[in-house]
Amino acid sequence: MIDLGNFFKSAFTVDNVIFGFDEADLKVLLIKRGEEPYQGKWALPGHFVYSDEDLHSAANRVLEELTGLKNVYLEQVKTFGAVDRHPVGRVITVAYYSLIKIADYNLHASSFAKKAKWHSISKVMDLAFDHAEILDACFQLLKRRVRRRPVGFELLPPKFTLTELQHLYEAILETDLDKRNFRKKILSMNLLVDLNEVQEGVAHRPARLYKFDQQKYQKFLAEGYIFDLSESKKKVVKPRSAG
Amino acid sequence: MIDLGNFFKSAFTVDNVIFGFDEADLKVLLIKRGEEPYQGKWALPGHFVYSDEDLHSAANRVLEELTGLKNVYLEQVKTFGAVDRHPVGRVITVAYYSLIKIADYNLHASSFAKKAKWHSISKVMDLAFDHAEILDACFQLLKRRVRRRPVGFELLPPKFTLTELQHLYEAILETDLDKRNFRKKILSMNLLVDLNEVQEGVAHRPARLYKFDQQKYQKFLAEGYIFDLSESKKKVVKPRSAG
DNA sequence: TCAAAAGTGTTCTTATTACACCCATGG
DNA sequence: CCATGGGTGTAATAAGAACACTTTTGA
Repeated sequence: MIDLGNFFKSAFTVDNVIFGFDEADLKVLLIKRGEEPYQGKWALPGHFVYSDEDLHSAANRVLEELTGLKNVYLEQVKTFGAVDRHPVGRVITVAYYSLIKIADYNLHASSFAKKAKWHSISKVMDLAFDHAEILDACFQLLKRRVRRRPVGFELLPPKFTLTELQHLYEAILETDLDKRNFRKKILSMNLLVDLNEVQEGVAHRPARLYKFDQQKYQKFLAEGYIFDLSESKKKVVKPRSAG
Repeated sequence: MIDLGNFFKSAFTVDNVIFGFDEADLKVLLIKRGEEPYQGKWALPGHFVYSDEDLHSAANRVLEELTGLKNVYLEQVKTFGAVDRHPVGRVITVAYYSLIKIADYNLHASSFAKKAKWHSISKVMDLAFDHAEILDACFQLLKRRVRRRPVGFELLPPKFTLTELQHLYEAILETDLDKRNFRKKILSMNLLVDLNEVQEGVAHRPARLYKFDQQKYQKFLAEGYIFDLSESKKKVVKPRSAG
């Protein structure tokens, strides 16, 4: 039997990739570190997990302290445990991502938040620790999720236009979508409610506003329905027989 | 600034769901615990992670000590960190699953292995710790993976028949597949090599043997090809418009 | 009247499903 | 010659992809 005591010398943290969407751009909330290690670098919001706290609660705590938001979409992604990933000791981190409506984000929820800033996902670079790798893993998972589950709506205001929704998908999937096919498909799912309202004060034909019908989705789910929004399998190179 | 020392009092383990396939049955390798806690219960093979060892290495170590196998398909699934999940202290565990060819499994690779036994996935019950939950998460992931990546072949001997392959998919997906459609689809991917050999000693028309062409798959992958074997979306209840 | 984005259908192509009989072997 | 599983094709349906013009508003 091994001496268990030797093993109880490590720590674990949660790191949270908080996604937001604004003006056709997918964004992530980062914090400028005020202390060593990696002082002055941008980092994912994260924290040690308390001894009486489970992982999901810790991720929620980090999220709430930073944004003031509770009951937000939050999902575990992957755990990173390279031996030397943290200079202070053996620290593994459990990565989560969350999806928030960027307008709900309250900048002054805490002092912690004063160093926070939204960054366009495409322009993020040079993060502290292994956070670039963590961000990448979370972004890849988001890309997969958004096709098979209706999580995109978590990033939009309660009322949105179809074009906004399409731009959201385009930002996440990093591709262009065909307007007519996109609308045909999303409307055929019968998960959007036409609010019979239109945009106001826009310098063009105002778009109709929709909301996502969460209740109806839950009902469909229970009946075995699978959300699937899979346009653009990119250039699927069809394998050909070859010697 | 918080006192970091308080956090460096926990431990982490890896637990490995080792899948095998035999006689149309998906199996998982479990160990009968010889000591407390949970003495006498079946558990997933797992171990504490050493201080100089990353998570993937630890999972590989557990796998090799138990089976004697190296370079096996291994993927991280999820981390479980309920506060009271381990009676000895705060221990979070990182779950992995691996896929092995059951014939390669060497029962006497270590003393550790003497208490190991293959269990049909459908008959597993009453595991130690939160291992039932872990097993379930890994099985769910395997179901998803097997549709979108050619990982099933990791569970089959190098030469296999199309019926064996179909039975593997049926066991993992827990569904029946249409023989002609399955063959049409898998062969149209051009990822199988017809070895021009047949079964011997079977009391029926002998089946042709195939192997998976890993090299060709890597080439196709690089060209943007996406493996997709998605027959049976079950009864997809098509949502209908409703008040 | 111009600019800007909203909104709308059809055709073509490809993928998926459903389905039944003959074949090769060992016993 | 029987039992067992191997092996094969076609027709109907559904889903996906490509594509261009008219409408409504504010400035």
